[in-house]
Amino acid sequence: MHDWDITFEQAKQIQQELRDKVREAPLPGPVRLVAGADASFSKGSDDMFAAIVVLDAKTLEVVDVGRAECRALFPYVPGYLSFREAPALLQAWEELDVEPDLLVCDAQGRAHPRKFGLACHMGVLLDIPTIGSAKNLLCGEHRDPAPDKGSYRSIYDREGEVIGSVLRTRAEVNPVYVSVGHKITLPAARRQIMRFSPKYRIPEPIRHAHNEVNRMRRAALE
DNA sequence: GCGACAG
DNA sequence: ATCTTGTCGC
Repeated sequence: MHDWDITFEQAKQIQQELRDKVREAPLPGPVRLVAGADASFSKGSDDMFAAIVVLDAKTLEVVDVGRAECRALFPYVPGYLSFREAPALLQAWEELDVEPDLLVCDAQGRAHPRKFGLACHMGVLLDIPTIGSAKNLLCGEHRDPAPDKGSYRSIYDREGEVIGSVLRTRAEVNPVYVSVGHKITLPAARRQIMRFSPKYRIPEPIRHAHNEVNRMRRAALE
């Protein structure tokens, strides 16, 4: 595990070194427990609230929650989100009593300038399957998917390589940007995201994690 | 130099 | 990401 109190240049080097460890391969086994990760901050503060919420993949009921609160050591800079949020997310992961089969991150995976978004970073460090499911695009180009639930289009980088999918998790609403984090294929990632988005645009694991971190932050205001 | 830019 | 009330619509 590398340090987190680093410089901008060191962060870039770490991404370039770890990117080759990312494995885009079939899931090692069935997903029975799926986790969602998210972090929250107050307006001008670096006090960070992070949580990992674990759901039963079949019933989508919460079975465990890992929490962490600490000070972000890195600023938010597009392309370097993991250096701001991963420390707290990893700490929250350590608080879990169960072992999730998959982790869905509210960020990019391979759909990143250096093919190493937060989802990849978490996957490689924890050595588990991860998926990046973001609400906005960081980089790449794509055509808009049909308005139907489940429709999708590929996201391409400058070289024409597919780096992710724009997926319509709900009809008539904005899509989400899905990409491989680690130890999963893009088609499987899309399938899992659809499976965990039965009603809302945002996948259940992330939705729960988002609600949790906001509860934590509001409670901390006392 | 200009525009883009996860959370 | 966060700041913020009501409001339009299924």
